[in-house]
Amino acid sequence: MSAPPPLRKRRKEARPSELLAAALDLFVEKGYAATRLEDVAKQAGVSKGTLYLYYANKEALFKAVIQEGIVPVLAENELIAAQHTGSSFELLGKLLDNWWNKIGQTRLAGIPKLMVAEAGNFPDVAQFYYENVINRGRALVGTALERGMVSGEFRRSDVETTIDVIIAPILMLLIWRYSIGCFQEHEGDPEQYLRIHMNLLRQGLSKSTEESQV
Amino acid sequence: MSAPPPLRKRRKEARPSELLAAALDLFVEKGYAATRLEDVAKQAGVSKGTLYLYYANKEALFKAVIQEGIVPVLAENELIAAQHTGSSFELLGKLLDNWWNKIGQTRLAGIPKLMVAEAGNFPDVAQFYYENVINRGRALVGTALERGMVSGEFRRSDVETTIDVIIAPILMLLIWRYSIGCFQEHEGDPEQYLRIHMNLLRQGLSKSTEESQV
Amino acid sequence: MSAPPPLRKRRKEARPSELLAAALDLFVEKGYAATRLEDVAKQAGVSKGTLYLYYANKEALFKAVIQEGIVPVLAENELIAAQHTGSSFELLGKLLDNWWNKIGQTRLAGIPKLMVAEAGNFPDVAQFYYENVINRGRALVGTALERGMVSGEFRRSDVETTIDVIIAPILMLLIWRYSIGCFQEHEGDPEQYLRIHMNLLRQGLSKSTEESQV
Amino acid sequence: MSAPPPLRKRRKEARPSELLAAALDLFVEKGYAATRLEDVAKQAGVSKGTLYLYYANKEALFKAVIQEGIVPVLAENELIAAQHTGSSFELLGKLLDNWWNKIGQTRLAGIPKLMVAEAGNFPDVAQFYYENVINRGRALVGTALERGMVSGEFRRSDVETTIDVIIAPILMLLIWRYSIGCFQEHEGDPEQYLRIHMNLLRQGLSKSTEESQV
DNA sequence: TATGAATGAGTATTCATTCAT
DNA sequence: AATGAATGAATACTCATTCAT
Repeated sequence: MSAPPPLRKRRKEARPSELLAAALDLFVEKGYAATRLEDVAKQAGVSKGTLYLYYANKEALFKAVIQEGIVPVLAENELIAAQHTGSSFELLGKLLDNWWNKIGQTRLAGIPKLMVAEAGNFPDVAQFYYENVINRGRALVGTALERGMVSGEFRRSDVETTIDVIIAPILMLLIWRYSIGCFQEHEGDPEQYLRIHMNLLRQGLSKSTEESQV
Repeated sequence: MSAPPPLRKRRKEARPSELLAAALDLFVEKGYAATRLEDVAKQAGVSKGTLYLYYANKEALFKAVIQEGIVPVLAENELIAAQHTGSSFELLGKLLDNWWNKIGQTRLAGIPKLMVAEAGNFPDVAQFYYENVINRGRALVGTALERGMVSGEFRRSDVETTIDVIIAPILMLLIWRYSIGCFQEHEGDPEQYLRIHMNLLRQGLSKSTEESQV
Repeated sequence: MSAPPPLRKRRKEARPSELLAAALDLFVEKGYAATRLEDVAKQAGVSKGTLYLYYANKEALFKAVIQEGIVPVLAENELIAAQHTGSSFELLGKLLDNWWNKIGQTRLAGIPKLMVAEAGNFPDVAQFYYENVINRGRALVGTALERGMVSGEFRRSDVETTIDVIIAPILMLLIWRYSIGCFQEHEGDPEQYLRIHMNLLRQGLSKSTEESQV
Repeated sequence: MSAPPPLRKRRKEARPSELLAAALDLFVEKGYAATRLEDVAKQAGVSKGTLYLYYANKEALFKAVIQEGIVPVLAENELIAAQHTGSSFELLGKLLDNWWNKIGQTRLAGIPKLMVAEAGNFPDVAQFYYENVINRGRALVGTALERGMVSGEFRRSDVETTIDVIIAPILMLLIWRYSIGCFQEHEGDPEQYLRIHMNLLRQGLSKSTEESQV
């Protein structure tokens, strides 16, 4: 209904996210310490000084990159889980699909590698990330697992550890892509990777052929 | 019977590995760029200058850390695979056990995280690591998978991608431990983690309940 | 009429020459290796970092010192030579006068000593200096000599070598001043030195009393 | 008459001069600051530590290089001057010949360039050199000049300054050879250079065509 | 004597941060 | 708000010097 704001103002309001996008790219590519703020500014199309108008210092920029990168995907997924009717395995599939579309295919996919690389240098950010991303994600998977075990769809196993085993290939997909994956010869197909992961899980979690388990 | 070599010489021979151990620790903890060579030297119990007697510069030290960290585990595992009789799944288990004992429980366990974090800054080292470690590891798993598919023990699926899915939780175990894992509340039990991973695989890979697959 | 440029910009434009002047002074006084960039910066009234805004590194600064030190005196002298009418000896005198006023009495007088001291460490700069300064200076003297020999004003001798013999005391005057000359007791009078040199040449080059020559 | 001393001892006694020769070469080539003692030791065929058995530190080595480089040429030349009968110009020629044979053609020829380059950093060495080499050389030339002026062979001029003008091309010959001379195209012939210098002096100093002089 | 491993003070260089414009 | 010139703390690297062998 209203006319779009003048370009000048639009750009001003867009600055923070342009800076965050540039910073995320470079932090992921080079690591925190090896990223020069001058390069971040240049990639965002502003001068070095301007960056400091929006972020107090390099560390604040880093924290913002992580914190702003936590988009409402988790909330969406929590809603999906709450509203789900159907098998627990189908729920796992839905959650993965949404995650793949909203995170895995966007620039945010670089955050896990960044977080892995810098956790040791930013304990508080790691803590924050763990509590607000990892833990919520783990809870989602955990709920689906418990639901499936109760219903008899999944065989029983230690839930906390199984969560980690299930999540690992998903995280690894992204971490790989932004690190060693650049140097492997065979072109990986992420969607096939996720499909095979789910196939293994479908059969691996199911109760039908259960034997003595941990 | 013969007199021990003079102290000076004994130390000189021990220096490189002492320095590499210290460097590995710090590189893993802080990342390459944030690690000060003076700290590496201090941790190895020598002065800054001494470090330069053994490694030409920081980059050379980094490369040595990676290259020297490639121990004969892979050769051992290749021998294990060659001599194995029994099911293919048992072979996977043997390989994992040996890897866990010779790598997973030692200081070398930090290398994957380090390599993930620095691959972008050291493409040639990443290439080297990929060819000499990742690829040989992948080949071992691939051989076991193919053997199992041929014998009818495993159901068919794209081997290359399945290798990645199988390896991911194993790599992730180490990467996790040296990064975000430090900040999670629940104490992880790596041996249980590996056991559950193998349980998922046993059932997930087996042909018995096969359905339509990729 | 127009407002003066803002202070920042004025200073920025003046920086390079201020830095070059300071660098020349210190390089001449202490030599290249013994000159600390921090001292250069301090003498120019800026900080260490500022120096690097204008020159990429110490070697680039050194090269700039030499290359910027090649003032248009040579061009002036080439013009003087081209327009000269009168005896060849008078031409030599004019050239020397101009050189003395434009080089010998300025800070640039330190360059020959610097170049002598550092030629071995900077072959490409020495080559540059040889081609752009020495050679053009030699050509000027050579032209005057040949003109004089043709006209019968000077006796014949090997021109190339005679050039060197004529130039040597002139270069030495400056080299001396910035090196051992500081430590001699008797106060040298450079103008008298040049006068005596010219007197020797007037009589020494002239044909009148020629004997058997080389 | 006596047998030569055993090789071992001969080498030990030769050490200091081998070290001085190596040091002189490198100091002349690279300058004092840029010369590494390790390279001096290597060129002399000993270890770094051994150098310190003979010279307390780098500065002491430098001073020894200069002081030991002052060979008895001056004493010889003083004797030549004292015993000379014949024209004053002939005396100048004899002195130059002896200097050329005993200094100009040996490794010691590098000392003037070295002294020029480092005078500013070693005032006391420069002072020493000035007093023990330059001044004695100047006195020799000065005596010959005064003798010639008194006898009427030379025209009158300020002796101190004329000494400098006469000596300059001789010093410059050596300085040139070890600096920019390496980069000039035309091959210089030092003996022709000295001959032309003497020819200029013979005619330039002589009284026959005297005019009004300074 | 002779060695060369070890040391650490010293310097070139980088880059996060400030601030006058 | 935006700029980019200026700063100086931080760190890689060198090399004179020491000293255990």
